[in-house]
Amino acid sequence: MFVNGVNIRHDERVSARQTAPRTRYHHGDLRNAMMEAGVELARTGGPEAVVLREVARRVGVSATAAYRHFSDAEELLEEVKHTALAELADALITAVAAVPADGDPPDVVVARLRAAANAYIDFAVRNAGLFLTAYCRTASPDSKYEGEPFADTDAFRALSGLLDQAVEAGCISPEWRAGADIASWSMVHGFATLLADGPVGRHLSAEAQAFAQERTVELLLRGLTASE
Amino acid sequence: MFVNGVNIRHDERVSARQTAPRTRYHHGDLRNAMMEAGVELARTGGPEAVVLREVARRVGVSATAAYRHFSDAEELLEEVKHTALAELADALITAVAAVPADGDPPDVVVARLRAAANAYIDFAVRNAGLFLTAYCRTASPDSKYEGEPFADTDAFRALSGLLDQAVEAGCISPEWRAGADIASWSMVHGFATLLADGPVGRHLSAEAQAFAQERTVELLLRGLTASE
DNA sequence: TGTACATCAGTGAACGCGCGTTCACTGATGTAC
DNA sequence: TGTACATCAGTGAACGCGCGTTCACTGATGTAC
Repeated sequence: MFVNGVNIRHDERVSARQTAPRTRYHHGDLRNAMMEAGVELARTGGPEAVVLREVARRVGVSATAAYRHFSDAEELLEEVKHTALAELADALITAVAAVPADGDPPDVVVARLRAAANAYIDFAVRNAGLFLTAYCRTASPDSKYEGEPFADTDAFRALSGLLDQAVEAGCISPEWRAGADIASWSMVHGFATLLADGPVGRHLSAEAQAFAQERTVELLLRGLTASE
Repeated sequence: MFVNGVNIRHDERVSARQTAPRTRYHHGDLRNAMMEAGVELARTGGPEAVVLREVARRVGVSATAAYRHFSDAEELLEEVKHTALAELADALITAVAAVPADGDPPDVVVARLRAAANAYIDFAVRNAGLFLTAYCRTASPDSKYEGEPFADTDAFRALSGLLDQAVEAGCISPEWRAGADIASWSMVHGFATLLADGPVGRHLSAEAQAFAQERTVELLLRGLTASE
């Protein structure tokens, strides 16, 4: 099948879910279009599904066109990864914001932590590939994101803020605040990983997964708020 | 360079660290030799480094020879993955066994849990690629390991046993025993992942990593043994 | 307002790469007699 | 003990694959005059 002189196979057009076949020779927004296609590939297939040629095919453009907007395939993957991290952070922040703020401060902050933990895990389950992409190794030392410490990401900042609130509210003793961020992150990240791409997700029933999730989150909260 | 009619490039022979160039036409133990080479490739390079042709090169054999011992490349990777899981379990069990058994039962069992957690994390740091390989997706539905639930792996059984001991010793209340295994696993697995292949390992100093590790493990133990 | 032209954003053919896998083969081994 | 021969465990040339990337190119755009 030919559209505007561009050879597009039928099944690819269908899977592409592109809004409309391109009508102009110049795409107009090719960089964003490729980013979106890359993100969709990553969402289900993980980082190794973000293949420059496939992205171009989905957008209905020659593979070479990508080089007008990305220096190479690695840069495309890095941008997709960045988007994945941003989506994850969004999910987290939205979930926290949805928790009613009225009530005892300690109760509120614990509810917020619980919401954040569950949002993180839910995101990983619902967007397994994208979650993996968010943490994939890209290994280009001259990336514009290189050297950006994780502490500067929105998700980690949100978690840190929550833990600070917990200290203020008296839920966490101040001497346990240090390291509590990475420890909390580890717990939800580990469970999310085991679920999204690991043996737990492969071998446990949905109900068993839900129970394990609840127990994991509660264990974390118990550890954080343990009195003694 | 030719050895026994087999073309072997110099740098490959060096990197291969094979004990001695093969002298006989028949290798004698090719399957094991390929497994070992695969494991070494995985140890630093992760699952995608386990490449059939490279394994053959390292052993000093033609790529085709592999098909006398493995049905295909996937089977080789699966065997390597299985070995990786076994090594991880070994590290865990050895560390637990090294904990002195005399003393108050509750203290002993907590020390054992701490040792297991640290062994898991240490293994992941020291053998990052192998750790990733242990949990890589292999996705062959007709694998001989398919359907083997993680609950049957040595590492998980060791952890479960430890948690049972903890309940017996009164460290964990019985109603919190269910799910504590996956929750504990999640925590160490998450930290190990963030360290071995993630942002924590890439952006934190060694001292900061050690502190984070200690805090993570203690948070887990606090959660498990929380009184209320 | 019309036109020349520089610039920008695409094209598609082609390349080299390393991979997994197949094929027909051959050298080594061990067993039956 | 010696020999014929089936079987086993290797060889290496070759194939097709999809990938990232390069190259010389061309169509579209917009700006200067």
